[in-house]
Amino acid sequence: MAVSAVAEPQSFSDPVAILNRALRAAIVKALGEEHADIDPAIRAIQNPQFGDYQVNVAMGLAKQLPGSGNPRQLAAKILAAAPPELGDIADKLEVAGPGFINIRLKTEALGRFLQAMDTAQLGVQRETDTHPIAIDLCGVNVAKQMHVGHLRSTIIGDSLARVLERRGRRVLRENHLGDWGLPIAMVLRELREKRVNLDALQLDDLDRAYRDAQKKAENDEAALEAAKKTLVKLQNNDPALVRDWHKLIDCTMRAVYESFDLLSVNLGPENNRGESFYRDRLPGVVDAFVRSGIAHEDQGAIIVRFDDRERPLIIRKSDGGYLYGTTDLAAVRYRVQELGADRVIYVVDARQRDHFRDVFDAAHKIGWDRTKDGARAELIHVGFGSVLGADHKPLKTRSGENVTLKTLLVEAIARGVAEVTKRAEDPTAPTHGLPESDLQAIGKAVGIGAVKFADLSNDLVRDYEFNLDRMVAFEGRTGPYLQYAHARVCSIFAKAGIGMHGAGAIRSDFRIVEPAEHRLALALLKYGGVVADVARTLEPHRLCTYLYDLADAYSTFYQECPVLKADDPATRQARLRLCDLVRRVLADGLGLLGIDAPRRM
RNA sequence: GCGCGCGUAGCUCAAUUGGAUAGAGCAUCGGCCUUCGAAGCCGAGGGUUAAAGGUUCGAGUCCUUUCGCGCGCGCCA
Repeated sequence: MAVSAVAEPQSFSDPVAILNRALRAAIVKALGEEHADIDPAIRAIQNPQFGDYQVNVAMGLAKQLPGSGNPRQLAAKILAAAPPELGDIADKLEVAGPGFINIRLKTEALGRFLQAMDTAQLGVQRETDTHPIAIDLCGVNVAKQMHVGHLRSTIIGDSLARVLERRGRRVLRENHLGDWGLPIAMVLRELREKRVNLDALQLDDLDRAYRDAQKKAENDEAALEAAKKTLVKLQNNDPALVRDWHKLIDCTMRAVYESFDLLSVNLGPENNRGESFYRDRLPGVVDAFVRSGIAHEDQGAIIVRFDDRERPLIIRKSDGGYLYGTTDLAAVRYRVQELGADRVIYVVDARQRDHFRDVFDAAHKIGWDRTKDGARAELIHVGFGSVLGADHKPLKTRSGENVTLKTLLVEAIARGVAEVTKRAEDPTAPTHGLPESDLQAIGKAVGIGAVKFADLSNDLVRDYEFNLDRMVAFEGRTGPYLQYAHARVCSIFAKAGIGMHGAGAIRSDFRIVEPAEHRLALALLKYGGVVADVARTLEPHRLCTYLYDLADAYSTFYQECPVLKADDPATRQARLRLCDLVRRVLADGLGLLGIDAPRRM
């Protein structure tokens, strides 16, 4: 009872769901019960002159069913069998082209769909699965400060987490810190040798030590041996060394949390579960693999072989040490079998694709991709491309060093603040006269929004050029454009003297009349479907594309359809309600990207 | 050498996973501010989707080959 009360109105807010049901019924009636599983293949139409939605099923089906006639005849047959509810919502139904069924919705039906969507859920369906989803993100190395390489993992992972949470799933953000192993030992040894006071440790000291230690490890056998000895001491819990290790981590993580704050991501100390967490589980991993016969000794090392590739996965070195693959296997086991996750998502650089293939296949061989209650867990690598500089090579400073994340974010925020401040000087601007602290906060949202939207808005697998000038130009297809669209809606309500809560009290019916309103309504109704697509495909750029289309449709509407100055009070109320829905979808969608939507900018 | 990924307008990118005339932004050119915010709107030009073949009603998308770029390949993470 309670379930249907929640689920029913939501499903009625998505025209595709209703059309889908009607067309399935039509197919069964026209062709028989055995075709109940056929997907009618309903898609939004690109070219509005054809209508709003197209049904593509007839073309494929005509070939599979001998004697069903040509695709156009089959489409006509299906259409003739359509239940009356289809006629209730559509004012145009016709067969076109090679066998499309084109549908245009009645304006009253659009109003009813919008009415159904106008709840706190905004048409987003919630998943019922109660398993948590684990997302491996950020993955910062504690021996050095964050650079651009960590930007993508952090903001993509955070956005995916928000989308999945929005769909009703419990998400475990796992910051798999690089806090263990030889590199850490090398840096610790280097710091000790230089007698750096660890209580006053600065990031610059750390970066220098990291560089020096790496250089020595390459050239100096003795230094490498010393580092290995340091590692053994650390692994044996040498008290003084463990204390230093904690100081090192504190130093880096303080800066990491500052970057999280600048980035406005939902991450903090509670998300830390680094490599060191798994250190006591590594022998058990190797033991399990050897005992099950999946791994064997080879040239002194323990390896897992696969039938379809030369490359083995090494899980223990010939000197008895473990590798990151071992840690990753321990983490899979922990996340699936102890945390109970039925989806483990690794938001990690695409260059690690081969590595994750090996790890996932090994985990599957030994059965660690099954939760305790028997559910099959999906192990997914969401690989993303590199961040490149203007020369299309990995981004570096002029002196050839990695660009630090903080430098980059501070610069983006400064640009955002400068832009907001400049515009606030105009006496007619809604931001005119705002206190300095407000302008700072808005500028931060704009600058960070620009960086995030630029990162999230293209296909993840591609490398992309980090061009701050282009990102914060704030013209065209950018984060600030979306924020601006949102702020303009807010401005209408401010001018009307209606607060954000007052907007919810508008109970006038939706009235879709003008073409711009029609287009805007269709865009709004797609929201729930797009969020579902992103949850399934783990591709945030689909949401970016959608939000831009929505803002674009709104801008046209804004230009062509006066709201406060509408011809009659009924139109004014109906348009106000449409504006309210646009505002909430924009704010909600931007929120899923981790982008703030200020009321003024 | 083997494997993986990518190649779309001058530039940066989309294309609802095989659907109708391949779409946006930037840049260029032309219109629109005494009416709700011009970070905006409306319009124009710009394409052999790297190349060739194949699959079918239909291919940027799938298959084969070639070219170009990037990345990864037993004891780092």
